[in-house]
Amino acid sequence: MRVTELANAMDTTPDTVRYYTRIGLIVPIKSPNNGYKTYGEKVQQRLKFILSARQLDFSVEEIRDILSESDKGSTACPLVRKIVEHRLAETEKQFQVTLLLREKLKSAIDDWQSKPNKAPTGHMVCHLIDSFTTTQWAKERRLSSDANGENYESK
Amino acid sequence: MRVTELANAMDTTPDTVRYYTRIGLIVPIKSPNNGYKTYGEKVQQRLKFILSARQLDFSVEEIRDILSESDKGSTACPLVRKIVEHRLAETEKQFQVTLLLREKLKSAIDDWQSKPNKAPTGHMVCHLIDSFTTTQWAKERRLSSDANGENYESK
DNA sequence: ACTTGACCTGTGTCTTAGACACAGGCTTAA
DNA sequence: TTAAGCCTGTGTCTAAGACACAGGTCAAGT
Repeated sequence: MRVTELANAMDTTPDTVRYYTRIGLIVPIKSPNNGYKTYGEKVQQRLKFILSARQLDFSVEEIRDILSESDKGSTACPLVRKIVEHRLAETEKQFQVTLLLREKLKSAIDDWQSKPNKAPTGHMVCHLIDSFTTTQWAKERRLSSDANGENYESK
Repeated sequence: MRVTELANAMDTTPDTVRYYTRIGLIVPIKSPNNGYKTYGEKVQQRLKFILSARQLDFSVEEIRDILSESDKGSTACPLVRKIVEHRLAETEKQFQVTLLLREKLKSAIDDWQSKPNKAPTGHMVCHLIDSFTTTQWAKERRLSSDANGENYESK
């Protein structure tokens, strides 16, 4: 299997396969006549795992840790569990951030239904944002300080 | 005002101020004796706008467009409105993605309550993920193809 | 055998929005 | 004047690939 072939088979892009190869997550053998990279069956299984883990938003570095654990012959499952839980916490955080941002944007649009497109008065770029920030900042500070009560230190 | 002073006044970091300076969003004058960058009152207003727009997740490039429009003397408001709406759409998309990811992670954890930490059987790295992906992929495909019914082409 | 065109390959560079490192300059108290 | 301690500008680094590009390869046609 060559790069594009493998990529198609696993429903990803050649660039992704090349990237994982470049950073050493998967190791091909070089065809001696063309110098092309050739991937075997075991690499395909490995790539499948990598892509699945990426679906769960594991970082490539986390995946590298898991694989090296597995390559040593020991179960990677405890590590995987730990990472999944960490991922879930991160996702929750991200979820809150996105939620807050959505509120901000919606409220901005709502506020602006009434206001016209005034010309800039010299010291402000666009009153739509200028007014938004002054009224909104305080509110947002309150919300965000309520939200992030905890700190996840993963080191 | 020098870098750190301005950063503190606007509740941001010196690195951020340096960055905006580096890419030309804000333009200081060089103190002729030390060569230090010095920022005036108007720059402070400008920086306030930039930080506000960043709060709304405007990209730096979008902000650059807005500012250059404003610098030409015309209202940036229509542009701002357009970007806000685009941002909101992007945020909705991101929201759905995060939601889906959260479901995936939670269901992974739930599924694993029963299963043990088996040793790898050679062709799989961790059955926790291996089993998850095979059962989960189809479900997720259905969900995501339901979700992203539209394509936002902003170019 | 040769050539054409299409596809494929490896490598290098680019992306975001700053964070971090670092050698040196400035300032101020002694 | 000197020492300590900020401060400065510049250069490099980040994640996860996407993109560009010069050249190689392959199958079909001549």
